[in-house]
Amino acid sequence: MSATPRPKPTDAASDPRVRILSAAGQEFAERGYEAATVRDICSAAGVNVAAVNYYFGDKHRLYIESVKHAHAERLRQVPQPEWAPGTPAPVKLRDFVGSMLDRMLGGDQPPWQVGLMMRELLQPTEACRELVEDYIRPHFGILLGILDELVGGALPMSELRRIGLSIIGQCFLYRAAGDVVAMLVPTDEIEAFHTPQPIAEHVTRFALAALGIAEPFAIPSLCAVRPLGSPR
Amino acid sequence: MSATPRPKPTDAASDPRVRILSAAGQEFAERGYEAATVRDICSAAGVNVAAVNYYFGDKHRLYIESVKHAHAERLRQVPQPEWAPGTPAPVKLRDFVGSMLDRMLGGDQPPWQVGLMMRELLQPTEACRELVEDYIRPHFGILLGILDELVGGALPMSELRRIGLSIIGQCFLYRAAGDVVAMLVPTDEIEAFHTPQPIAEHVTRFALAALGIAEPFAIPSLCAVRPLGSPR
DNA sequence: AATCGTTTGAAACGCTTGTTTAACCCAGGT
DNA sequence: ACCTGGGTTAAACAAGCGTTTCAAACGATT
Repeated sequence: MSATPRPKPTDAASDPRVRILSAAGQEFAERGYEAATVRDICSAAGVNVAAVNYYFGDKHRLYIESVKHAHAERLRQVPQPEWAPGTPAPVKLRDFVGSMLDRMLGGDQPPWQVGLMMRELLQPTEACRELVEDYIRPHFGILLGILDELVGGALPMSELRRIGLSIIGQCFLYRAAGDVVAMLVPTDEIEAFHTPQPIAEHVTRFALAALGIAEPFAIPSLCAVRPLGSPR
Repeated sequence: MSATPRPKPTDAASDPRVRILSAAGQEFAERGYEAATVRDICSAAGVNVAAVNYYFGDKHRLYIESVKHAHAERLRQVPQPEWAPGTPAPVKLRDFVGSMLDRMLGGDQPPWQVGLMMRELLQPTEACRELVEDYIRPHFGILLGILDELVGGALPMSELRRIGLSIIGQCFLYRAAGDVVAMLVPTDEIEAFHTPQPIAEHVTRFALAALGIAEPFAIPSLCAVRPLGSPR
């Protein structure tokens, strides 16, 4: 009844509301919902403990708001690339994969906004449906459009979806299980291994090769396609 | 100092120790470390609250033990497939992917053991390194071996690793972000979409096509490979 | 300057958490 | 029969949690 007394008093970052949202997002992202305490959040935001209840009602609604806030903020930070009308589809695919990896992996270290969204994907709560509808489904639609253009409409929608998920899954692994991936790579290679560009290049090439548009990784003898399961 | 009074008094499932481990694993898997309470765990295991401190010292050590227990149990449930000496590499790849997806997605619903391991992968704790060394690295090695055999040793190790991660990532997405994937697929297709076999078939075919061993998904004109970025 | 609604502050309230205590039960050895 | 010691129990413990309280401080309006 007394929540959200006024929408936005000042658009500056000194607004206690956005300070709490930002601090809450970081805390939730790295500690999880249960482990993050409102005391720590308020301490980081420089406000009193009562502020979170005053502005958001309770911890749960603060969490939902912080997820939406993080999502909107990250979308503004790394916008979706736009292409000129004549841009070839393979270039679009490479751009798409590259920007997705940039958004996921960030510059120096993974941005906390994505970490918060990851938690939602892996264990969905109420905020997840909104996240999918506003953020993920449109991006997925763009990817499907690129793929459809790439194969010239030769594949049914169900197969395009599978291929799209194959591309997303490859990128997703580096972000979601990045620490484990790093353990599987020799220590002197992990730095180059976790850089977005090489990953994007590999994923794009892998997908284009699977679609028959780029050269396959191994060329047994050029275009000598053998049936599955034939002995070598 | 009083922990682990005896290793295994009776190998039956009536041992309070394994009852606690099993209940703790399920609780940790679906609620997370912080949200899971020792009271709920002990209630599910049918023991007194003091039992967890008596047998494991504290909650944290119980968690680590339950992760190792779940790992060992799941490894016993779905062992790694073995192949006769002359088995063709593509068949091995398909078997490998299929068993990995079976292990991840399970029969009717995802097994809690894997859910617990997922949490470790996504936010590693002390138990993670052990998990990687004992469980993940050997499996990854097998996959790299299959891939190396598949391309006839034509690719360097670093590239084989990338391809291996591409395969694992595709499967990983369905398990880790399964709920979100389901939201992106029409409701009348999700049942077939989340079944392990079709996924395994797609992932295998995708990888073989990318390697140039199976037919590509789209055949623009048989073997007309165009350079990346050329307009259609 | 007085007033009123809004925002902030320190302290306290229940409640749940992980952990500990101390009594109790019950076989086995002497 | 009596101790003995590992196993189990209910009850209590201190600490930390989210949340509430209520009064003081603030800022614009009259």
